[in-house]
Amino acid sequence: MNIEEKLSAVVKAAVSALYGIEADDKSVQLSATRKEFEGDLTLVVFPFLKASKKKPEETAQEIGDYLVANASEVEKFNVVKGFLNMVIKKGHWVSALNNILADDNFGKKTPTPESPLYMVEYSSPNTNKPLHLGHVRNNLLGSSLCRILEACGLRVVKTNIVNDRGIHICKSMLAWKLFGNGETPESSGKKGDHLVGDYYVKFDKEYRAQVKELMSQGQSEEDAKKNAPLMVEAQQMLKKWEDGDAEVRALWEKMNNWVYAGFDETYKRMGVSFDKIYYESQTYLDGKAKVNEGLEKGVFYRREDGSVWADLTKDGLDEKLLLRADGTSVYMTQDIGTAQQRFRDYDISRMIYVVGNEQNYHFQVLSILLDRLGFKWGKDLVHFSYGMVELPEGKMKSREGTVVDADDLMDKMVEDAKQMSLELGKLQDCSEAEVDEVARICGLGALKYFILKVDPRKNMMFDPKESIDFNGNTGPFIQYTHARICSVLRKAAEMGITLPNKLNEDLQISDTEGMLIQSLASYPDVVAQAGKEFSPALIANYIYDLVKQFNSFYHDFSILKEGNEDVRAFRLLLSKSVAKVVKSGMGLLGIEVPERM
RNA sequence: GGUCGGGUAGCUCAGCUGGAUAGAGCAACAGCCUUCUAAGCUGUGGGUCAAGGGUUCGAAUCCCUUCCCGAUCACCA
Repeated sequence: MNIEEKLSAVVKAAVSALYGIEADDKSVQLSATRKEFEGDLTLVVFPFLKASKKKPEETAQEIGDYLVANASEVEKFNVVKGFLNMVIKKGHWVSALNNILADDNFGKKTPTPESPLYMVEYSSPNTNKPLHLGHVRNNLLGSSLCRILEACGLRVVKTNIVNDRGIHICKSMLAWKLFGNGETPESSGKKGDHLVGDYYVKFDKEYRAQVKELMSQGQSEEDAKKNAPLMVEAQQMLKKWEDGDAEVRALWEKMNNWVYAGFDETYKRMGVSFDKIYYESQTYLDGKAKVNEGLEKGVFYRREDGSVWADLTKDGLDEKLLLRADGTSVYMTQDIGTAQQRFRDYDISRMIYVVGNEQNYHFQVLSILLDRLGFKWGKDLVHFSYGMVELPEGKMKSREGTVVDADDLMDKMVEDAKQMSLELGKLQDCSEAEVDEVARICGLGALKYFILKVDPRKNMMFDPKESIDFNGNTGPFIQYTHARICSVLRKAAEMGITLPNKLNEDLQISDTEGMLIQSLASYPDVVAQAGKEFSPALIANYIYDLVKQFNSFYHDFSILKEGNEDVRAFRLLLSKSVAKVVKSGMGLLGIEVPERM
């Protein structure tokens, strides 16, 4: 039980004894005291004024007296208006630090075989182009969310649905066939996903030229788009694919494999992975079957042209197409099939889709459709809807070449980190491999932190012209603090200082140190909150605050030069605990921390 | 037009289950390295929390109206 919970109980006892009311959790508002006032924890007494029928100051005074008499942790208190500021005994903070030191898994819970199973879908790329910054946000949020949920004691299956079929892939295939001259990743030295993406762009370029040409011959834009030879041929290719044409299937497999090899590299570098990957080429048939089943049961209806629809007007939505007139499936159909397979494969208690907020409507519809098809978990699916990454000129658009490529961005970040490191010259006695490793950790750390510190639900801005910072509220700032602590601990070891496992609670510590421990002690609550709200940003902002606080302490207090050995040992263990929490929290964000930089 | 988001310092973002004088970083300016890593620390300036109304002892936070921005309502995924 932490100090807030303990004191909360005593406050309830206090108002019960003093004013004869049973206070609920909501009315007991305890929070960290603002730094301009004396104290560690503050109780807001306004909610009790009705019962006390006394002035705020008087009420606070009475509750304060009760707390000092009945809560051993409370040393004294002061009252400012309706705020009761409690000073907690220093011994309590030392004891709290002892608890943190003793717990190797501090802040995290361990899932058991009985824990609920959460399946988290994220990444979900198309196989016609490389990953860009938008995918990066998705991947980082998804993988971090999985780590956080596990730290909250849940079992997690990380999954990915690869959209490996459809007209967009056929476009790349066709362009490669027509203009590729047999180019391969080996022959060109290009990463497979980039190579395939190049042909997707090539298709679009040639296609637009054809549309323009047809329009100059007098066709309407709509007709021209439909009749352009390239589009006609791509559609024929899609049809051949569905019919199982051997040649088309072979090309499809070849090019998809190029893409997968490229994705694997990018995923590995980002530090994301999956327990189970689904492919739409293997789920869309199940989806079609399920839709046809729904059609027979009268859940859906067929129009004159043969297409199949769901009527959602009773739910306040529109009508939704599920099968085209030619019987081919759409996105929604595939998602139904995928969902079915997943629940067949795993005993899922909750399904979470990490997908951008542009698809809010899609998931609203999916939830209803699954429910109507008789899947009892349909209603409870969670769409973890995150905001878009915007550029100064607006949304990223593949065709307009305004995308920020994931691989390029990571390269740039690592390069910048190396440059910075060389300029500062702190790693002069390291091998080149070590220098590169630090640059990798810091560069990726800067990128990941930059993205994860923002509230997932909000759109965020990225300006490619301005490089991501390494100072201030950034990943490297936090990593730097960790490296410094490691450095101090290394020096302590060199000096032959041995650290006790447990500190004497009579030790006199400063307010600064007490407050630092108070921050450390709140880490488990932050992790729980992040899991509840699906927000890695809460962890990022917490670590930043913690680190800022530590840096201030580090500046104002000596550690190794402290004359009193007990105090020196305390400060070393305090620093060590900060490093431990920083490493743990950054770990939940998928960010590594270096031991020197 | 319907639905759903969002608008906080010059810029990027916290704060939003109502609590004290709205916070950080970047940018600007001024200090701090013979002392544990200056990717750091300290300070200054910078705000009509989009606007108006309401609820409340108390509103950036909750409710209503208006304005602005975005997403979506595809036989794309």
